[in-house]
Amino acid sequence: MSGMSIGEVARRAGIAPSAIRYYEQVGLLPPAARHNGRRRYAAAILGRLRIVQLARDAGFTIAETRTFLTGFSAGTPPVARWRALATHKLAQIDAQLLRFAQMRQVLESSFRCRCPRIEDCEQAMARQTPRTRPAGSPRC
Amino acid sequence: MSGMSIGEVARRAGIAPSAIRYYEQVGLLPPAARHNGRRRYAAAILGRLRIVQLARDAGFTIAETRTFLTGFSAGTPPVARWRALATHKLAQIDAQLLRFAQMRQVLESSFRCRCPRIEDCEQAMARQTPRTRPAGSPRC
DNA sequence: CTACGACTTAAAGTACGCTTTAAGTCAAGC
DNA sequence: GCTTGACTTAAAGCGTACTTTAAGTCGTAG
Repeated sequence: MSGMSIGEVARRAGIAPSAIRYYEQVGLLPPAARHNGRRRYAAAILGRLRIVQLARDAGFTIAETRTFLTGFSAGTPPVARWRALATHKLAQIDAQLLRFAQMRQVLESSFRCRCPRIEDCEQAMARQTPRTRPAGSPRC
Repeated sequence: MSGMSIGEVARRAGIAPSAIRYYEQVGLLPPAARHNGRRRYAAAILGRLRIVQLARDAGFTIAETRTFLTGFSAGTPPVARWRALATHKLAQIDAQLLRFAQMRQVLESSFRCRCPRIEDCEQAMARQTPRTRPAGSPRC
């Protein structure tokens, strides 16, 4: 019998079988062909699962990932809708990249400063609050 | 009466009063002083809330944020533990930055490619799977 | 024939981060 | 005195993304 079982796919992709069934249920994966009631997968499923996992790790919701994936199906009409989503997501990703970089700064500066409370630490707050600082007694 | 009510803090910080009570409940904020049973806050709460929100937006869990914040309280002994957490989190943040950048690439390349299914798209997968590609017929 | 392991389904359970609800308290304005 | 609005509490509810459970099916090994 050709194709992989759900267990084999799960092992190769490094995710739980239950997650694969869940993805099928919510439409992230097309309903798998059944042989004697059991799911059988072609190798292409692995690429699809990699995209699903990347999207998840990048903070996409299931609904967003579904739109993203079905936007690629060759006969889907509302490609414009998909493009809008992608554009929107790009902006979100850029915002998120910024926030992560900020938190990175906060963490790094926390290694250097001697402020008793982080909310007084100018170094940590510098990129966050571009207003005039109260000029207290920071020990950064 | 000095200090702000929970409603005022919420309005200024741009978060719901219920969230502030929740933060106090789970230890992200110290128990606020009560006047006639109502919480009263000094201006410092706003800085603390900014940190809490930044941490949340950067993907920190409540537990991590609590460790992060209490690690700053001057008198807490296990600064080493806190340093370990921060180092660990920095690595996580760098990994996350990478994933976001990857998803950004996938999205951007999706605007250009003509692949019917994204898992066949070399452009999209290039940074993900550094192995030899099957050399199909990509239209990127 | 039977036992085993891997699979199937639907439904319930879980963790996180809050929000909502219910029932009550308090100070101020009429 | 009474109403109003903002507050208090504990407890329940919610959305997301799965996992776990229960009860059953299937193919192979012994």
